[in-house]
Amino acid sequence: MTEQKRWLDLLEKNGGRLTTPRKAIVELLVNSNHALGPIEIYDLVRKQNPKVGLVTVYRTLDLLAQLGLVERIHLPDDCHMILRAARGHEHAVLCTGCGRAEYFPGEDISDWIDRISRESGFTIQSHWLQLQGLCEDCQKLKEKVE
Amino acid sequence: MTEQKRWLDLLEKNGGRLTTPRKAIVELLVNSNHALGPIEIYDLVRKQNPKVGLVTVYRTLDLLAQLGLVERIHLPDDCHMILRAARGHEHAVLCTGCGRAEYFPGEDISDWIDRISRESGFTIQSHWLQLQGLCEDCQKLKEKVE
DNA sequence: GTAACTGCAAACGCTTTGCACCAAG
DNA sequence: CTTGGTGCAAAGCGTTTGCAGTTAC
Repeated sequence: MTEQKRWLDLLEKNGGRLTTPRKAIVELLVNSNHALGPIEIYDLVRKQNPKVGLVTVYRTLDLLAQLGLVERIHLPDDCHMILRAARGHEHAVLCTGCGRAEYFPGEDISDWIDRISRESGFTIQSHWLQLQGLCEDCQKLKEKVE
Repeated sequence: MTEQKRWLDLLEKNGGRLTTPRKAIVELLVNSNHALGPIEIYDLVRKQNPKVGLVTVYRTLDLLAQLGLVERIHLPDDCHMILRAARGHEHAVLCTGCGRAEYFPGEDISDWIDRISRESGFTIQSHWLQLQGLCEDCQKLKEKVE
């Protein structure tokens, strides 16, 4: 079963209808390796389906986030970027130049979290570990400009 | 030298004037252990100085962020929360109940970052490591409600 | 005195809501 | 056929900008 089919099945199982806009947005996001903003998603989807409205993009993104298929990523300047969700204990590496995203298996930091929890008295619910940098393409681009 | 004096000196050295609104905002933030939003800061400052405008709060926060005295923190729902900046290699633990923030000395994850950098081809510029949970007070509050 | 800073009001851009129409099942 | 989904327009909200008046130095 392709990942795309998994998304559509999950959507249908949760009482959703497989409409044209939804299928188009899923197709765009399921194999994307870029963090995209709502407007970017809107523009990209409209290249194939010019009728799709921005509101539907927002509503579909909410839906996909609720199903855990998509994550809201924060960058220093852009909040609310959308990226296919991590599977298991992956952590994101994001390109500050072009938004390109890669996931990497996460180091086990549970010992450290236990220590912090003990020392601070906090009950830890979740953690964010995210790296920012430049992907190979944006490094080359930068060298050319300089 | 108090931390507050250090902030005001740094502000002055960079060509800024020590105005009433700026001093009030610095006084509020320098020893706060809560992540605060702009409107919260505005409300708190106005309790002592009712004349201060929201625009000045925004502009002062920009200034303090540029000087590295303050950091913009992201939470799952609230972006652009303001917190006194980490000193050295600290990482934040944030309470999802009340916004309370603590800093903890960061584990050395440079080996791991090197590995990711090699494997992905990314040049890593920075990383975010942030824990979310409930502080002791909010845990007690939660127990009472349940 | 003069340049930096302030506060107000208006502009702005992203996101959400209300509602009549449409299409998936 | 039914009801969930859509697109449009308008409202909402946080943030930024323009500008005349004010204050620090």
